[in-house]
Amino acid sequence: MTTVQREHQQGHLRTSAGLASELRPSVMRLARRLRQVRDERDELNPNQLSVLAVLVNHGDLPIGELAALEKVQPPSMTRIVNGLEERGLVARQPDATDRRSSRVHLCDSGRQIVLANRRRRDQWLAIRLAELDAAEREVLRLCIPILEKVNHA
Amino acid sequence: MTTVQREHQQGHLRTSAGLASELRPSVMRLARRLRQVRDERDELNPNQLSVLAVLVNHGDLPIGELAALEKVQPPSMTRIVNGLEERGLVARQPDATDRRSSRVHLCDSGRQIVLANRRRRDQWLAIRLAELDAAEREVLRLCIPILEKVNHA
DNA sequence: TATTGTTATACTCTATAACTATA
DNA sequence: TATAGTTATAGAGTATAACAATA
Repeated sequence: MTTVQREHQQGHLRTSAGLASELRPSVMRLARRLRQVRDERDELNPNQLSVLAVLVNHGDLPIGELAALEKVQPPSMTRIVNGLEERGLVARQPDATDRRSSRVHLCDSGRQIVLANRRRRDQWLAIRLAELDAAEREVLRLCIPILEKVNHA
Repeated sequence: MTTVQREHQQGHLRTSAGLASELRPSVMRLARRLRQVRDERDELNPNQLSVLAVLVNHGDLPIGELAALEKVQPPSMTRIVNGLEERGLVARQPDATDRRSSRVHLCDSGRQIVLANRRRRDQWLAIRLAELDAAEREVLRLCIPILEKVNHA
């Protein structure tokens, strides 16, 4: 690497470091406030809601994969899924090829809870975005694909 | 409100709603990944780390106010603070004017843990920002004050 | 009498270990 | 013999209730 290239690289990193330390708290604070927006009537704990969201995003999954994705042990996931099943939000479906296993199927009532919470958060955010001017919203619109690029890096 | 004004308003809301539903997942996903970046050596649970961060942001506070900010009951905060005090990360300081109360003082070792975690997250993000081009970083730079406006709305 | 914080106790949630059923 | 999942049990962590000290 040449001196010019190294200085260019260092300049990049310096710029990125400064940007990161300003962007991080703004993003985390907004996410924290969005996370607080949820329906308190559905008496589900954060783990149960998170499992429902995973099923919406990934489709039906066996207990073991759910446990791995949620970073809990299988016995804990058994308990979480039991709670969701008792409420009729998911249903265990026997695996056709392996009778030890069963897939956790997301029922429509479970899906509706996730979608309703997302709508609630979107509405909360939309109200605040409506207070901005068009140019500010345009900047936010531009940053979405960039954030996605960062997310998938 | 005139028909034109109503349509203008609805147009605004429609625009903001669409933007919100795209921006929300991007922001929440990035925040989730940032939250996962932490030092596993410090054997503190999320609540303990959160209390340290509150003390960094708000300064020393009495147990009751900490409990209210963290949305836990006072006995739970007593327990959390006991754990932090045993590790020398905070210290109870008697209140000069009210001898029932004491302020939870953030020790330097406690502050360093919070700052170290922030540095870690900033570095993680900076590496990903460095992979963007200058124009993309400029967009993100522009969006910071807008996000702050949303956060303070 | 009201308030701040702690102690006592019960409940919830999670993990580890042991077990069942199937591969 | 190995694997998916459940049951049994113990360990954190939180909440409610009762209490102590002070205002």
